[in-house]
Amino acid sequence: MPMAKPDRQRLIQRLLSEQSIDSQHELRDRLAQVGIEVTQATLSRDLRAMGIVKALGGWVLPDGLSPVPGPEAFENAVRSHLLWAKAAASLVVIRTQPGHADALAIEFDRSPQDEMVGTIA
Amino acid sequence: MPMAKPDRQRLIQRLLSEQSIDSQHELRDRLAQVGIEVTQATLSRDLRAMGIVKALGGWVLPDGLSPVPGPEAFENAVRSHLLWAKAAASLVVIRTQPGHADALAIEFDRSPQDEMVGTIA
DNA sequence: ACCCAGTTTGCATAAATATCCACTGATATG
DNA sequence: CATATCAGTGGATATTTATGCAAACTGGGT
Repeated sequence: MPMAKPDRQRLIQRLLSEQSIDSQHELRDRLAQVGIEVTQATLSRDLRAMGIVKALGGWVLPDGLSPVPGPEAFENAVRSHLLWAKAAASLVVIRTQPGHADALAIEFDRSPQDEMVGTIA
Repeated sequence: MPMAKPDRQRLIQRLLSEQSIDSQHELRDRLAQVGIEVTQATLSRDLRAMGIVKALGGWVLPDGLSPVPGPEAFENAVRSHLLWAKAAASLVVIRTQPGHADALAIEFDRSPQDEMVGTIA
């Protein structure tokens, strides 16, 4: 059973972006449902390593260093974070749920869109 | 001693934006140094009420509802959060320390600059 | 195969944060 | 004045997250 950690962290990232999980214990349970069994201690370390942080009651990815994005991640991220968007001149202003802006910005940065130059926070 | 709470929360906001504080206990001590004595329980409630959240080892203001901005707040925010900025076409891309993007964006939103249309996260 | 160094993990526990409940003081209302 | 209500708080405690340490595993190198 070689190197389960990267897989686990990928999965953690997906789970967090898809559903609302509000404790490491709960995350542990969800992972167990998919056959991955680790302790809360390990999750604490994983989350720290991934730069993930608890906010408001959910979890967010604060920086751009998350491992293995996957191509569909962008779609998911937009669907789960975006509240509304509005075009103004050459800019598009986007509002998200509080604390989710970073997570979404990361996806934008990771998946450069057509004419997009960059993101501002 | 009427209504100490708003004052306390104002002060908390200032302290957090000025220095690195990494536990509610430490915050409690700092407040005590200035003569404001409350328990950790109260700080937990204050921080939640202000929408402040722990990240990486510091604390950030995730949404725009913080009380009593003050006009000089923008300057402070920029100085404490901004890493570098770069102009591209009609956009300005700004990088901050991880997790600090929201806090800075709030200040931008609160203090509309010259030709600025809005912020994207 | 053996040993070594480094990594990853779990267990136990510490540290940090959130919450339950009761109390206080302020304001309202009879 | 007497009492009711309510926001705000602290003390005690529950819940959640982090960590010290030792054991298990990994990939060399010999």
